[in-house]
Amino acid sequence: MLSFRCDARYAALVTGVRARVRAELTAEIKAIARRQIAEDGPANINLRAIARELGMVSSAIYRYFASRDELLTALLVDAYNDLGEITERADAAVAEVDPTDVEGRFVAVATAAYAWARAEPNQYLLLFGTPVPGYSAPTDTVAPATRFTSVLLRILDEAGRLGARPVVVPAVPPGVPDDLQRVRDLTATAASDELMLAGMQVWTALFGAISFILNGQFRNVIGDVDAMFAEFARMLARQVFPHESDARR
Amino acid sequence: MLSFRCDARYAALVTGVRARVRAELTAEIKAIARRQIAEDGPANINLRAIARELGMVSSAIYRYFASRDELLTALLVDAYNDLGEITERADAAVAEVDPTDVEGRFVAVATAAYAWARAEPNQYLLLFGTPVPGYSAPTDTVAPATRFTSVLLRILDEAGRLGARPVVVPAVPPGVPDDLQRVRDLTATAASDELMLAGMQVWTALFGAISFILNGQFRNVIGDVDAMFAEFARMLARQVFPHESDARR
DNA sequence: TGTACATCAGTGAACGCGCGTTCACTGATGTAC
DNA sequence: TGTACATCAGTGAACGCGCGTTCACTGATGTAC
Repeated sequence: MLSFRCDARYAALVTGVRARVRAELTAEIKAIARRQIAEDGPANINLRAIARELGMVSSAIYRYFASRDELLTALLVDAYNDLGEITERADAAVAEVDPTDVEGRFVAVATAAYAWARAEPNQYLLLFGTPVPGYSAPTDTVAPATRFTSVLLRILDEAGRLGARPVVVPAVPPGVPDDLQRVRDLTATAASDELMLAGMQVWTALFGAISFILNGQFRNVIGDVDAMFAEFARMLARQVFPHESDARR
Repeated sequence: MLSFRCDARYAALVTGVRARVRAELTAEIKAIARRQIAEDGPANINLRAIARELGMVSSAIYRYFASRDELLTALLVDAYNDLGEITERADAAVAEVDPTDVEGRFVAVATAAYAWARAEPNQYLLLFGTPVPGYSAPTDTVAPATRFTSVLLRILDEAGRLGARPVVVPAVPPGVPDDLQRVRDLTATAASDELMLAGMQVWTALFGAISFILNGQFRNVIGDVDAMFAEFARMLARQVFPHESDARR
């Protein structure tokens, strides 16, 4: 199965054979679990089937993951990190050229998130689909989950610095400002309440669109959903980060 | 269990005892199934548990539903009809007073949909959550599914008649106009391409917000999610149906 | 009004299936001196 | 460089569990004459 230099001592010097085989098998288990999620949903990960596919006995899986839930957690963390990394990169690519191009940065991030969701619908639905009944994510997942949101918040932060105001200015409900302040403190950003609330609205809109498309709500209605999404992303960007010429309310 | 006049012949004259008991038990089965969905997700409807709870033997359920999938379908149809009816009524209540108050109508419909989703998260997620793996909805569900969408399309139709244009005017991608024309033909409405595309964007935004709130994505972030949603609904309405004073792009 | 027959709800046993997890074990791989 | 011991991966059997669905049946409810 593995084909590195077959001198155990030599390999051990590099990383340790066991460690390498272990890492590889762990990755393989996760890969099969991901495929299962794609086929039957996150609630139906099947440890015995994974073992079968790897040609091992079912109990052997427990050398790698202490339980089904622990495997699920590992998949969640991976997915959050993948999405985080991909969107961080998309943002950085635009920001490198012009950090003040907040519309461009938002569209780049939205497009990257969409592309990832289309390529890995199983991963996306693991994060943003209906939660798995009886499973509650441990705190290990909090940090990776924050990565993606931080990308958006940094764009909002920059927009605030540029004095942007959303096209439809939200009337911030009482109580909410305290919540927003907490978010600002945690993420070291400084966008206005109006901008943040509009940002959150657009954030939910973005994922609403992706989820609807992934769940097939547009089947038999819209043919080219990719083109539709691209236009949605542009509209959303304009709603929070209007051009100079736009009136506000 | 039932307590009507115990003269079978008399009851038969009213509706037929059997028919009435049957209707009642069918409803009870569905009610228990709905509760199961709320607890364990739509994939985990458990016929044996339903039978147990009703004090019957598991096979007796098959007198009422030919299979698990048929029960699921019945629940889907019910949920679509509930949402359809509730939003139709919300729209009618405003339209009765002033049919041209498209913003008011939209907000009323959005609020009604949200209230329903909060009261019956299980029903909502059955319709808009991750689809049940291995289950594909039969054509019986298409008609009830259309009711809610029709409500929105009628509002868009009225807005078109009033000459409304969305704040951020979408650039309709090639190919999409044909799709939109098909929708117009099917629903006997006449809104412009721009208005319909903006309407669809807002539609996905609406459900994105509801789903995020229901799935707890705002837990530990926003305290008063109801207030937040109310403001989101107002913003969305303004985005498609801007006031006279708003600039367009 | 009474009788004969048809319909239907619910029973109980069974089929075939597969799951997550535990446990005592064997044998190979790595480590310390 | 070689030996003794510790660590670890994988085995195989078992536990306890519950599911959806089928089928031949009993007995009660409804119907036609």
